[in-house]
Amino acid sequence: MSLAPLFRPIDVAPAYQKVADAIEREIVNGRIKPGDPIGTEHDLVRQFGVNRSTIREGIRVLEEGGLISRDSSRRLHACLPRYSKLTSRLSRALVLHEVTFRELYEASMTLEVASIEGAVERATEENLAELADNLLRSEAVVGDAAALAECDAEFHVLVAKASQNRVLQLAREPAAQLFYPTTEMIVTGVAEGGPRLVAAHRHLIDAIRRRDSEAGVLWTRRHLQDWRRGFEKIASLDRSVEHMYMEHAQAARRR
Amino acid sequence: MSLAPLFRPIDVAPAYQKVADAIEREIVNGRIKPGDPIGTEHDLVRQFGVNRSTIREGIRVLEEGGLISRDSSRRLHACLPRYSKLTSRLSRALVLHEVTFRELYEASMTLEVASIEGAVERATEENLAELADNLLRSEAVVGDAAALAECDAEFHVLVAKASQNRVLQLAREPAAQLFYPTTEMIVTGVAEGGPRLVAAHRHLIDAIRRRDSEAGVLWTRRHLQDWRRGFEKIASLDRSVEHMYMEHAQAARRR
DNA sequence: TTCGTCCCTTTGTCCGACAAAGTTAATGAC
DNA sequence: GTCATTAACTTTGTCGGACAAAGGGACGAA
Repeated sequence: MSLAPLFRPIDVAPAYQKVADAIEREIVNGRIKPGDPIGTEHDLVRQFGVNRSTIREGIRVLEEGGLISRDSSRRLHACLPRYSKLTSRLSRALVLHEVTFRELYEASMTLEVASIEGAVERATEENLAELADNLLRSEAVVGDAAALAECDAEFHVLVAKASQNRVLQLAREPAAQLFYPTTEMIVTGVAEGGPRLVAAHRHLIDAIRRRDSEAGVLWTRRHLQDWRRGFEKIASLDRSVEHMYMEHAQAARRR
Repeated sequence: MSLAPLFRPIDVAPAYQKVADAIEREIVNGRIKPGDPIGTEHDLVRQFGVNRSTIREGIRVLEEGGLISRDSSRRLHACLPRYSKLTSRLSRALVLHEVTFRELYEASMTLEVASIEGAVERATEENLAELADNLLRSEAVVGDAAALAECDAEFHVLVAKASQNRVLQLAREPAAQLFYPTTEMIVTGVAEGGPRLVAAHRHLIDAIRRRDSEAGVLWTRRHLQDWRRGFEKIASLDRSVEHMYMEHAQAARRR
């Protein structure tokens, strides 16, 4: 028979990890608020009683997690993790897991429909203004595939924002980051692509303004189906997301 | 007038960042495959021609991003980023952004319904076996709130897995990580909670087996509404997610 | 073969150092 | 007194070297 568990496993995390955990705890607990300065590396050396190299390794961990960052003068301060930074990690993971466009399409269909429903229900005047502004800019660049694709991506971010649901905003982001880069290829390849895209956006804004949920859902579906039809002219939906999208995401992250 | 752009901005990233980027590129490009060993720190010192401290900072960045990890003997190797590790970062972000339970509830409603629809359509026998096994274990611990809550969380992970859609699996995870810890409180507080939860799971498995999408969606809705009713007996849906959940997530991450 | 021992490698941590860039304070001009 | 300039100090990024602890491998003994 086995002995009764007298001892709990002891915590033997390396020092840099303990440093990172300690700072993380303070931030998550709210004792350090977003924007608050963390000390200099030398301060932390004194407080934790470990070497500066060790502190620096801990800092890298937190920095990568988006919990702290350095301002223009490279001083450390806590910050609210930006979704886009975190979700680019997830997009990368999806690429490495070789997910297919079919998976992206299906998930996006769900997430974008949910976004528009939320937006129809709760969009503010400010949200509508942002969307209208985006539409104007889209119409101006309807001939430029790259610029239009960027506008399209922003449009859907704005719709999600208008849903006032940050969980949804965050959940749709990894898929969107992989999904929308293809838009450029499609708009380039399909003659009617650009105008149809802008028309769909117009109908979506209209639906939000009229609080017409059915129309919103309908046009979101059509919009995505347009994407799908365009994509299938180029490649199979069952192809896995390619590494080229990763490069796109990398460039975006650095921006 | 301004001069024509003769020069592109030069890349002045710190060395540790360049090291991390270089290794990341190789992994994402597929030249280093998951499981492949990265060299020792000393190897990397030689290859990159920088100091070991610099290499180590770069390694911390990649490690935190889930792209590389150390095996039992602490040697470095590339790996497929685990969703759960990455999404715990997102959960943390949601806590810091002080999202409300209403947002979690609404998003989860969408995501779990999509999961069950996928599962009904595409679940394999193996998926069903896993779900059945989970149900058995749930029934065995129906009186133990903590154990039951854990089973519930696993159940929904398995449903998402059965949908065969990894994008969906990933998208639902951050919300689920914050959502399901409350299950324990609810099962404890509401007398009928445990049995109702297990009954819902039974109906869901049944719906998947019979490929009955409507029943699946119906019972998912009921299941979530049960959660909501239980939760509202304890607190307002508009309360922001508390820091206590963060601690829960931290403990889980360390496991 | 299996076990234990010795040696080498690797990691985690420490110390001290320095150049570059930023910050602060003091200085001088108006 | 205000503003610009310079000098002194601080902080970061990087480097070199060092050492203890733990792991892995080779070697020989039972």
